[in-house]
Amino acid sequence: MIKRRKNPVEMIHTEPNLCSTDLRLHILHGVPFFASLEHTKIEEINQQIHEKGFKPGDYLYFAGDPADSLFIIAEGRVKLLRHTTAGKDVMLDLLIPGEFFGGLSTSSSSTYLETAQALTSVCALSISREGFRTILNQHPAVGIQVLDLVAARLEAAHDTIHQLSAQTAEQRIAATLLMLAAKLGEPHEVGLLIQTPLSRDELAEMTATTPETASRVISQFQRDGWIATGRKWIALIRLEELLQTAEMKV
Amino acid sequence: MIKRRKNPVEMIHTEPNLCSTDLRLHILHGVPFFASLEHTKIEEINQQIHEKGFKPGDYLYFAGDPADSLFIIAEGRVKLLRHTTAGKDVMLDLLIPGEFFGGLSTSSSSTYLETAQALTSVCALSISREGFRTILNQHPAVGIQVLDLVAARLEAAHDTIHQLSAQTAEQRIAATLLMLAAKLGEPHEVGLLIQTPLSRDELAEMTATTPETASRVISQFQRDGWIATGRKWIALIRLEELLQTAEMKV
DNA sequence: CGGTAGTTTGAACTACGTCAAGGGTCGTGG
DNA sequence: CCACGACCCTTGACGTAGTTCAAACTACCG
Repeated sequence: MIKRRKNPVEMIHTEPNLCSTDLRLHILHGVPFFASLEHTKIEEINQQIHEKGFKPGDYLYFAGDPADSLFIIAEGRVKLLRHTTAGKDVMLDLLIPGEFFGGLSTSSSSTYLETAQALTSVCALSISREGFRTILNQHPAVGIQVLDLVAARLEAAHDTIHQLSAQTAEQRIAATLLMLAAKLGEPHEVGLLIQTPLSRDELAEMTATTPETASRVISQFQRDGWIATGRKWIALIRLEELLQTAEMKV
Repeated sequence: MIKRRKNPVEMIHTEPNLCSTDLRLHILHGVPFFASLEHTKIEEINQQIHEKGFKPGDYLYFAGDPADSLFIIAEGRVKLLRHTTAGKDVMLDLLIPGEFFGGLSTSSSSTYLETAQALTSVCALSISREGFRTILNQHPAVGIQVLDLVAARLEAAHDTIHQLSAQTAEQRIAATLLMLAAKLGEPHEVGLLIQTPLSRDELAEMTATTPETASRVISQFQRDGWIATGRKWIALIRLEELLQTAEMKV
């Protein structure tokens, strides 16, 4: 059996007041939907933006809070989730720097429908709903970019629904690992490392199963030599086999 | 036991070439995201629109086809679905007049990711992706409307994921019936009638279960006097109890 | 080096899927 | 208008993937 190793996931250390103006501008330029704007315009937008740091496990907001801000991640990982009466959470998305979330539309609900929680130290930029609306009104190209991004997320959500409807826990877990690797994967001596802390519990929240079942499947994958894993980390080794397992339609 | 009745769902008879110019303009005015435009502008847009009729069971397009058009329903019901290798379909949405679907964004996949099938006779309006892009560029307000609608669908998809992850088949079916009634419900002597033909098979496709399980749950609801049902129709009687059943979160 | 949080594994249980047979409803054609 | 056939729905019996409960084990942190 493969010997377990120390956690290779790189820690993200974000001090409370890290986001320097330079970093903020850098992030804003990098954000897909502001990319089309001129530098001066972005500096103007920068004036409307607030920043805030969070520690791992901190909640950025809870479902039901008044949805007055749109967030953009500058650094760290954030998960979007819903709570269940039974206390079991459902993870809907895992976001990385450059991605946005929170109060997007004016017309829809005035409270957040999901909870946002930091998985690592996080630096988040935020802008008021109204401020964001103003930008959308002044820059149609930004609106189209945002539309495309939201449409892509809708497709991803439909993928998930499809998986939950038609696939086994093993298939969903394999598919989720591949998806995570595509988004967060970093080459590493132990394999293609999923660069975020991720417990069996959280993997279960993503795949609509229990921590026990996630553990059993992960253990089997490890026994097969398809992955390397440890406490809160997973690295993929045999992508081909995982794909084969997940496949029967993503 | 409640005696079963003849199908009270009103047939939609759409002749191949039904969409008169008047009806088209009427629909276009009614469509939420064109509502903000002036009449002359809508007539201009009307020039770019093609119409097509479909019979029940017809496919408007298949997943994998080149996604060159955006559709708007003028009349009828359309279901969006994905196919499974096992031949079991997964229904992702059920659309009514005024709703749009198809090739929405330019940046995302150039082929349709879902299949669209007519549940009834359907009259659909279509516009090319490029044509729609042009409208978006010229009318920022339209883009924002569309963004809000897509964001609302994303929320709905997240609701579904939540349900599939955390609820029993009975709860999901109760929730789905209530959702359908909110969208398609019409007061009727037999109860709040879900105004579309819907088989146990299709209900199963919507709730990630099998026709047999859907039938068992529906039969139980009927025995309890919560609904009235028959071949391809369902009417709700005791909303309160259904809500109670579904509840434990959406 | 001890404690906490995360992980693994086993054994019993259950909601649901599968397979199969029978019955009701509707449309069509005589 | 009736009768036949196709399609849809129902119900039962059985199998199983996955949950639940519980206990032991291990990585990591202070």
